[in-house]
Amino acid sequence: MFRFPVSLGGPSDNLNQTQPSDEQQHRAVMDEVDFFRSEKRDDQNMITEETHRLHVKRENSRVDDDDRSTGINTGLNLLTANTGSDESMVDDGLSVDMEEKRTKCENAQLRDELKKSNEENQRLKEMLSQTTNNFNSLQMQLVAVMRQQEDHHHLATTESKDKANNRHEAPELVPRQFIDLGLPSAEVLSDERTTVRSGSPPSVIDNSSPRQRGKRILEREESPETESNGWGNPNKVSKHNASSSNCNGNGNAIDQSAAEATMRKARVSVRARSEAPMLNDGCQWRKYGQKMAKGNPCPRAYYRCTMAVGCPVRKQVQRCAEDRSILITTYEGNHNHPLPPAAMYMASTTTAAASMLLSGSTMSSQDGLMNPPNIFARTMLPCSSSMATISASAPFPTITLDLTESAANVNSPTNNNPLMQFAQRPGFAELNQPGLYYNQQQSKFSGLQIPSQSLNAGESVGAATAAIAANPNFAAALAAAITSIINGSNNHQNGNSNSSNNNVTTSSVDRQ
DNA sequence: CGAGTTTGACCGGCGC
DNA sequence: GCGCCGGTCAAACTCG
Repeated sequence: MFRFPVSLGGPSDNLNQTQPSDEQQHRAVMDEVDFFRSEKRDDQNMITEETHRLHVKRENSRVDDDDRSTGINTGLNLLTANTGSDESMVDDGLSVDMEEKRTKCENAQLRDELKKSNEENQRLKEMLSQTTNNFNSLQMQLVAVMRQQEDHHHLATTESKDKANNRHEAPELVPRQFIDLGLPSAEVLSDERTTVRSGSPPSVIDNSSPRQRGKRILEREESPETESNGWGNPNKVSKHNASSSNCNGNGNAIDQSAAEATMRKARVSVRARSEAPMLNDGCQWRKYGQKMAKGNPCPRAYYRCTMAVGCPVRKQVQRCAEDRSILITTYEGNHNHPLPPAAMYMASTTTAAASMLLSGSTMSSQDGLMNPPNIFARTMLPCSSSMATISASAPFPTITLDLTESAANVNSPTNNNPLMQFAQRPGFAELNQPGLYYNQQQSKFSGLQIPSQSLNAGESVGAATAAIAANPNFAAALAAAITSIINGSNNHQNGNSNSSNNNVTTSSVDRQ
């Protein structure tokens, strides 16, 4: 009987969703017109102002309704006036009927207010969702730019170093090559070519046989789907990018694919206690393989996202060998399609974590905590402190969000990050205190503190974006990050130039 | 019958 | 060069 407006298509959609009586309709039209006239005046205002204006509007509506009810009473006093209108016919009724009418009017008014509140909520959710999307895309671009500048810097430093040391520095080329493997981009290729030109031994430049490499490249390029298979060794990605760049020489495409490959390489591992075989993260997955991993009696399952054709996102699901109640889900890649709200939250979280990881991986160990990109990233990651582990030993840059520790603080006022609350949703089962560790350099960073509120699946996106937007550090961190890139990139690079070898701390060189 | 799962085979990287 | 291991493929199978 009572219908809540659920359309996302804007308030105008809701005009046809209810069929009120003539009186209600009249009142609804009055309110709608009044509301949107008010809205149009301040169309570009901030959300909070809109909300406030909505509140003010309600007060005005009540005043209007009171005036109207006064008018009805006035009509009562004009019983002698037989106008023949509908309203006068109503006014001819008994006082009891008038009370009923008034009650109906009030109900209708409340419904209108509720409806408009819901409309406003939907609009706000939509705006927040859009803001989230914009934020994520901006974040991706930011990471890509940062990596591009980092690679430019590597190119400059390695070229100068090669010229200075000529051919006596062959051993240093090995770590640099690993740097390149970890950071596939157009500049990486330039670096490789530069290295060859500088007279380095070919065996150092290309450890694997070119014939084999070319064969692998061809095999990977034959299938459009395998092109996006960044799950494997990072060498594949790098070499694949190398081949594609040599073939087409399209700089923009290279940058995009490089950034994409870079993002795809990063893994975000989520540890959570769950009896379910797989976490309910809102996405649709198709299992494409299962293997027995060494050192773990539990099989590892491989899934790929099936919400869109060609979506590169994959995940591994495996139970912890030590504690089989812990489910380890490892995500890789970014969705290339719209996500439902329930899935968007997890995707946003993993994307933010991956961005944090990637931006942090380009930094030296010394400034890892203080550099703006890391501040930016840690601010984006909606986790409290001591909740994520950046793995230095893993073959891929991996950040682990550990949701498995003691649940003592889950409901405490200080532990309100949306990821934890997401983890309390069905599928995440029992949940314990988060532990976010920045193990790589033994340094910790703090995350967001989110206003306490309970979440359900439908509110996850709104809560996450609200959490990000509401954080007072967010704007400052974002400004710092952007300012760092625009104005302070030299400083950042200079800081890294003193420890260029440290730039690989997070990624592949740690395998050595 | 189509979509999803299972499972053995295959491939490539890596260490010895 | 060989074997191990992780990741993927694809045919067979299951299920709704």
